[in-house]
Amino acid sequence: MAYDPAQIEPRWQRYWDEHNTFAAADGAGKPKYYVLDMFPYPSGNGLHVGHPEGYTATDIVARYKRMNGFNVLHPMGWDSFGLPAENHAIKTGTHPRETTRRNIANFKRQLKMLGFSFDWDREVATSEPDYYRWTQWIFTKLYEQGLAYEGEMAVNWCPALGTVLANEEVKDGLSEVGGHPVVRKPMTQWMLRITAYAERLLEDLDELDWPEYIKDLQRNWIGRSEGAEVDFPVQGSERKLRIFTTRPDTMFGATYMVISPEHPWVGELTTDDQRAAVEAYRREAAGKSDRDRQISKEKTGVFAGSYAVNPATGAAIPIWVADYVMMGYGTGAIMAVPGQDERDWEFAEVFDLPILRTVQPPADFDGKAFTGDGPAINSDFLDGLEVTEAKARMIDWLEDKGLGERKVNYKLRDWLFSRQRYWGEPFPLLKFPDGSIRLMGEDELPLTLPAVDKYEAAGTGEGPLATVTEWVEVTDPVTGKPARRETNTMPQWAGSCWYYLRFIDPRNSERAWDPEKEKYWMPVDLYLGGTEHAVLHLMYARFWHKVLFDLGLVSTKEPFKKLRNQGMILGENGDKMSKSRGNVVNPDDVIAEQGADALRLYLMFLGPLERDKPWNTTGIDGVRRFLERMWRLYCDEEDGLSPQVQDVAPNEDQLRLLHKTIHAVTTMTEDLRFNTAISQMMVFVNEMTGMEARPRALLESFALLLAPYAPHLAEELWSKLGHGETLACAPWPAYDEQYLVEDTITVVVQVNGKVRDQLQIARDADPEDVKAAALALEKIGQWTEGKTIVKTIYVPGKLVSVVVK
RNA sequence: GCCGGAGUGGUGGAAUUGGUAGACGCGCUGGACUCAAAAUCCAGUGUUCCUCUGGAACGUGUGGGUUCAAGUCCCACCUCCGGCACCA
Repeated sequence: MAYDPAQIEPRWQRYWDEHNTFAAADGAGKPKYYVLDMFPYPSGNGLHVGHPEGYTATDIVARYKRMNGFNVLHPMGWDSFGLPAENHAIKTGTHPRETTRRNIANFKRQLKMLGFSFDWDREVATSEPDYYRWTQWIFTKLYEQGLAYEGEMAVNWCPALGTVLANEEVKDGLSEVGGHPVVRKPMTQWMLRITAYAERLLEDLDELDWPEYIKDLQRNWIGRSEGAEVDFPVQGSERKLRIFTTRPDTMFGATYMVISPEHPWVGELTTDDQRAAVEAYRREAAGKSDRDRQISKEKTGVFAGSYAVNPATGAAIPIWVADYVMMGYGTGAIMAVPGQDERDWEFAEVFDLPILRTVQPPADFDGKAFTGDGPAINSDFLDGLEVTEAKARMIDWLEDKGLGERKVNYKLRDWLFSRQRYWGEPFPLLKFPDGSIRLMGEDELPLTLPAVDKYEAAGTGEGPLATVTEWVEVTDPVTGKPARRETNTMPQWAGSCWYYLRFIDPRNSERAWDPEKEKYWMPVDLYLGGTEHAVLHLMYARFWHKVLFDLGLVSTKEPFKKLRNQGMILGENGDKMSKSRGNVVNPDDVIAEQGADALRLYLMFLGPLERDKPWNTTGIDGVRRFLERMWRLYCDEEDGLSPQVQDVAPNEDQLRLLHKTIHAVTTMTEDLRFNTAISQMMVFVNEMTGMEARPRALLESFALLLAPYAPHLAEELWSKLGHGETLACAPWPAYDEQYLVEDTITVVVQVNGKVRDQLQIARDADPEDVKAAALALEKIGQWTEGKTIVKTIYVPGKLVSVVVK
């Protein structure tokens, strides 16, 4: 019989389903291993081949760990609140719940066809009330901790999407989803105080086994900088203008000040003769979108008319209003030090303001502002000190005189947590006319979404829920008072902030999760997903987790111990796969043609997991051929085993081949180097194909090695070898060191670094003998003849290097 | 501009402790089987050159350097990708 995945694969999938092969038992007296994929948004397009790449990788690990005696938790679920279903509802009137459930069914069908060993009993969907009930509950915990607040501030408003967005969702002044322009608009919104955790989010990165560049992205995003806050007295006023600087050492060179156009003191620092100009400038700045501000970096600004006193020099320096200073960072005001700051230098040049160097640039320096290290000059008591020391001395001086203090600032802002959407978690609270708020109790949750007539935004900057009066305006059953519900909903990130905890105890109707189970399963041992979540999801989830940790609700500081990113599968032309480019590969088609095992194997064989890799249709033929060769290694033309499979003792060469293969596949699987593990399996099959007798014991071990990679074929071969049970928990083969080292080794012989000949030696040959033997070689003699041998180096087991002159 | 990552045959990629560069796959060439084709199997396949059953030179983005030995380490660049970007 020929290899026929269409016949084999569905049969084993049914077997796994019926036997509940992959259900994770809590406890079970075994060491645990929690391997998690970033769960998908179930879009209407279904899977593309990029999805199964990551899922195959984690599935290999899950299956491998099971065979190594671990109790494995490998769940899958749905990040099912989100924009596409809502947009679809706007167009067609179909409730997003229906669209979502239909899409989930399709995704699940596709995932099952790939033979992933998910524990489907633990499936969750963030948009189902018995899930989001607990998302709402966690929100109440955040609120109780003072970490959720409502405030009016300039937020990222995206008119095209009809909603506000978090800083993290805006790229180059455009929405990350759809690429629509985003403007700053003052609105009252819910915020989460992630900034309270900035330091810990930064610090705890160090102990995580994550790709260094992901950690860097987060460090960068948190943007910690050390410096000082200093008060500059305003002339003719009691006011002191507070600034933040990372360069207190340059204060003697502060020749003017700049405040942001949004600074609350703009009005009062503006003199009457400058008022018209300042007001005009302010209006102009307010009208600019973020994108406008970023595109043009030409310095603009206007003199406010008033002066402040530089506390270091006692000199009066002018106060300017300019949009190169942001209200959202530091204090929204700076001391401008053109001599040591490029932006200040540029501004000073445009407006002809004085420039004073306070750090001595090197003699060959021909630039403008000098931001490097050097001795302080023109700086009184700091003169001669290098930057680091000068900073410290200056801060001491400021603190001593009560003029300022040491200060750490972060770029990280609080997380904008409300969206003007229908398809998201409603906020679990009631607002009373007096402005007070009552959080809903655990027993009142979930607060479910009401039915609506239309899904469009209300058009008032409010979400669709605002139009459902009977839902919004209620009488509070607890206090009897009239109350309003919040009409915004939570962002999609909310549900994904804690889903890994719900997987631990997904059907618990009494609490979000059982603490005993949490202690057993957490943390996630391996978390795999795309880079696109480097800051957003991963930072938000870490934040919630730390809050839950502080509340004693989880037992680990960090949720994800080890993180890896899979690369993107690109189209055959090397472009990103997308519908509009017409280069999307549909897994359904590939499975129908080549089988799930071939697809899995090919996705892993393409290249290193974390790299972007182009899909190649002829490439998958190669792995399919490999599977067919393997089939022929075990099976005959009819329905049985090949007559070459015999109960004979393996010979020395076969044992070496087997143990080399076990060793390679084991270490490479541990290191997630699946592409090279597969190539080693190919070597095994190629070599075995040439052998007359194929000892059964060898083929048994090899079927087990194959199991995590091509589980359907492995199960089929295993059962053909006479096993009545699944190999899902069969023990992983062990390798024997004695077969990994050869008795006779080939060493190469180099003369002046060039390979000239080879030499067979015994593994434990004496180094001096090896050198002598190398020098005695005829070819080596040709290269050393007439020259002086300077030295001879022997690298045991590798090579002999002869140096001649 | 700043911070990461990457550049290896025709092609996807190996070589993860400085020690035979190109494993494995694709493609291509030749052969076997066949009436023929497909499939399969076998052999070959970095480039150039030579006195061609062999041998030499060159070769991992570029230019230098360290070393007996460099894809791997150091210095200076180039190109591509990702992130951040007037953050004081």
